[in-house]
Amino acid sequence: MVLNKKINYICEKNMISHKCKYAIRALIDIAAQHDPNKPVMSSEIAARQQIPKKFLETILRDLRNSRILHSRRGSTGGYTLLKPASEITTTEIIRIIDGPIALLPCVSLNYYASCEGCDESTCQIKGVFEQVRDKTLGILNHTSLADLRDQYLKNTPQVGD
Amino acid sequence: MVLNKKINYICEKNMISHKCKYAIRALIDIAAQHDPNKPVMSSEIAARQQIPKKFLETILRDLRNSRILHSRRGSTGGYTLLKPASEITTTEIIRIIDGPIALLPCVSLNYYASCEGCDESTCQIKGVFEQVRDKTLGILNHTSLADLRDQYLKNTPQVGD
DNA sequence: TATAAATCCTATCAACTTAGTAGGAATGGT
DNA sequence: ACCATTCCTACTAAGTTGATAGGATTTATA
Repeated sequence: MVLNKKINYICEKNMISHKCKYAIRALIDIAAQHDPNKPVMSSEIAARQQIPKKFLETILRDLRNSRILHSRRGSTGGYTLLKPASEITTTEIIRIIDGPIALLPCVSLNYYASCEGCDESTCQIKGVFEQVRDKTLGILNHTSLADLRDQYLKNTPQVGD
Repeated sequence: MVLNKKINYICEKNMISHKCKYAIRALIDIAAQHDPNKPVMSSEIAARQQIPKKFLETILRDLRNSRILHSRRGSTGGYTLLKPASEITTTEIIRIIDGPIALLPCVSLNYYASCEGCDESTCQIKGVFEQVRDKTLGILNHTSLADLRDQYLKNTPQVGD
């Protein structure tokens, strides 16, 4: 990346968004809850995971609208997983929050679009990006929220209650 | 990706930029030239590859500043590769134009930054994105400009001269 | 039934990035 | 001298990101 203006600039281009990282961390936090029936409040998640509270609310709403989470209002409200953590893939989360996994529109499975100005039947660069997509999906599809949670619990021992 | 405003929106988030696609196509065009000593003019590339001329100029300049291309001014001017096409990797091109390959700052080899709000030593999501990075680099490092050019020449037969 | 606490919703915002364009200066061959 | 080319700085409109503001709605409980 050619930086002609700033130096020591933190470049996060093409990376997953902060929002997406927050979403993954929030879901891990919920999945790490002992009792799967006890809803987790957004304020708890915000405090534990260091996520801006108001921003987190919009993220949790997206995840609820996409049928990953269930929510309950009121004083005993909060969020619970709508399906087992082992059935929620990293792919799914990224697709909901950030969108495409592929690096080119014309090789995207869920967000396909033709690359204008390029004849797809003779496209020179399609092949290599199809390979990248397949390898990436291979990993992300096989990494479930349960896997991420187990990693989390291994590294940060929970206090008993 | 949660779209609450627009529908049928073409989402290219996290994908490589148009600029990067233009850069790759321009380099393939130059690499496909019969005589490696005859410079290729930006106007030719722009016409053949359907790239906005002025925009292409800034891209070629970036590639020259990054020592991928050599340029010559004047009426017989143009651009030539500074090293063999087989020694220019897709990784290199993407890094110059778009920057990082990795999906998380904390697993980037060339654009490392710590993810604020996340303890890296106990990070839950680092592992999976390290795997994605390695698989992606495995493919992009082994796909040279020569490979892309050969694909191009196979699909679009050149007129003899 | 009031109240406190939680989710839910719409709107707004500053900073930044993207995909260019404008206008011309510098250079080199004829 | 002329012309074609690269080279350079600056500018712009549109979109995205990472939030925050302010309150409406819902639910358990005193």
